[in-house]
Amino acid sequence: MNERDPDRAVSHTVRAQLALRDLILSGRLRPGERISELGAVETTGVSRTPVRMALVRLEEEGLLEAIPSGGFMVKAFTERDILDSIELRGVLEGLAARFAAERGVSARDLEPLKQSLAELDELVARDAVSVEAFSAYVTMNARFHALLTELSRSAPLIRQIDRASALPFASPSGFVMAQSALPEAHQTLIIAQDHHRIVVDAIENREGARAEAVMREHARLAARNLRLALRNRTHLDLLPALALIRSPVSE
Amino acid sequence: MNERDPDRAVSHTVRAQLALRDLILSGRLRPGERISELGAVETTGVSRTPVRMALVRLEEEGLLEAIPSGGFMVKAFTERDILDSIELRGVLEGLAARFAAERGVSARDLEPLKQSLAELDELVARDAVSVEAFSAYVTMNARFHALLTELSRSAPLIRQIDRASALPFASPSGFVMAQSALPEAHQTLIIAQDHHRIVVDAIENREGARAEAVMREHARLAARNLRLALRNRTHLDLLPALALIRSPVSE
DNA sequence: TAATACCTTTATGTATACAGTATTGAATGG
DNA sequence: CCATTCAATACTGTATACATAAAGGTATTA
Repeated sequence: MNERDPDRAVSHTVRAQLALRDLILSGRLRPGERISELGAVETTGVSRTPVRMALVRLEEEGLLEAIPSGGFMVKAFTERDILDSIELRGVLEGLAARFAAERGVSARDLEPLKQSLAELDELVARDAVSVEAFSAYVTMNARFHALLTELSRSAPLIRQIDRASALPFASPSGFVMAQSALPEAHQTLIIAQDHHRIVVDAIENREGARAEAVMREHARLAARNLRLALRNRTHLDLLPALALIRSPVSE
Repeated sequence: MNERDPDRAVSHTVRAQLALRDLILSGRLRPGERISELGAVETTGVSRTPVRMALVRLEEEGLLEAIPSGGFMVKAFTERDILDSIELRGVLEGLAARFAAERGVSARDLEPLKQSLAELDELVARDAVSVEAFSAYVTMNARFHALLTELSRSAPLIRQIDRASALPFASPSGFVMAQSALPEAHQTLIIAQDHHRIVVDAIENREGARAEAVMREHARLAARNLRLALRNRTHLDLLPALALIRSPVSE
């Protein structure tokens, strides 16, 4: 029987994909663990066909790995993988910033980014170090990065960045969570916010190289802080994606 | 009935994916054209289930686009999309080259790349401008780029580059085809070969920035030549991926 | 003649049945 | 007690059947 429930307009396939992704990212499915189709059918409530589609999509997303003999397992990542993903993301966003700067952005199109910057400024100025404040910053920060990516007006690049962000630790949210996982979290946010300000200024003044460089530095800051956080075992609960690391923390 | 044919060890899904991809890249399926599942079942000879899996994978690959009302169509690209994809590829390969240089490559690991370089040198020295010679160069060139990517020893980056290469015009073969699609093709190959030589040297001497810069320049060369080839309408038959461009050639 | 409504047909999303293979467990032999 | 082999079970890959929605064509009316 097909979907008649008016509550949910999304397809069974999408529902299954969302449910399974949440299961993986929340850590309830451990890295290396095999995902049974039948089990997924039980947890998601849909039949095997949409479950299979969801599994294929999650594999392409990078969260699952195909087992040669058949089926899929939760992909495991090393610490190196995660740091590389962050740097990769920085390179891609650097290109997006450069494209935006080189190709020119109208004042009208730049407005949303500036407003996002202002809202982030306000959050940082509040000097709140609560988990809720960080959570708000994470959301706003992700929006800033998304807006910046859009300004590149390059469909292939936007697509690639979206794909690179499938791994949560490589997303802007991951950046901030890593940053917040430090006693000096607030100082880090101030520096990150400075990067944001510089990239907006560079885009406005059509300084492509500067825009690209600062986005790369932005990612390096996040990578460095994540490394420190992993070493110091501080606030790791803020980084749910850490569930994906193969061995608990060590290299 | 399951696959019993000993001739083919690949699954029905993979067979369907290969067949459909070939159909798209060869231009027999035009951009924007809707792909009927039933039609795909007839052309591929497998049932709807593996056809559907193949369609999902091709969508993730970037060759297909989901239709809101259901089903898939062949994705169409603008000339700008293609040029951006080439630059994007250059940025990614630049990062790979930098990783290889910064992290160090043993003489033993560098050997295959050097040999590939030598083989390419030989082909260029022959000064043959036949289609067969170009075809051989394309194959060797793709191998060189694949080896270079591997030397980064970064699983996330390698994965991303593989994904970015799904679009044939963004692949190393596409680079060379764009280069060869010019009257001055041989001169272009000489320059490209110089880039190859420099990147190997930079990796060997651990000059990360230099390695990255030359790979970016390498992609810019390809992009510039493709633009010229499109303007001059020269040797476009050497670029099969052009079938993916939305309007015949113009921007 | 054109527009609209209804019906027919087709195609997609979903569910399930079937075939074959891999994996696991137990039992037997060394 | 451990290893090896065989059998049973479970799971994946594939095929097909079913339900619903969309699209196209035809007929009827203005």
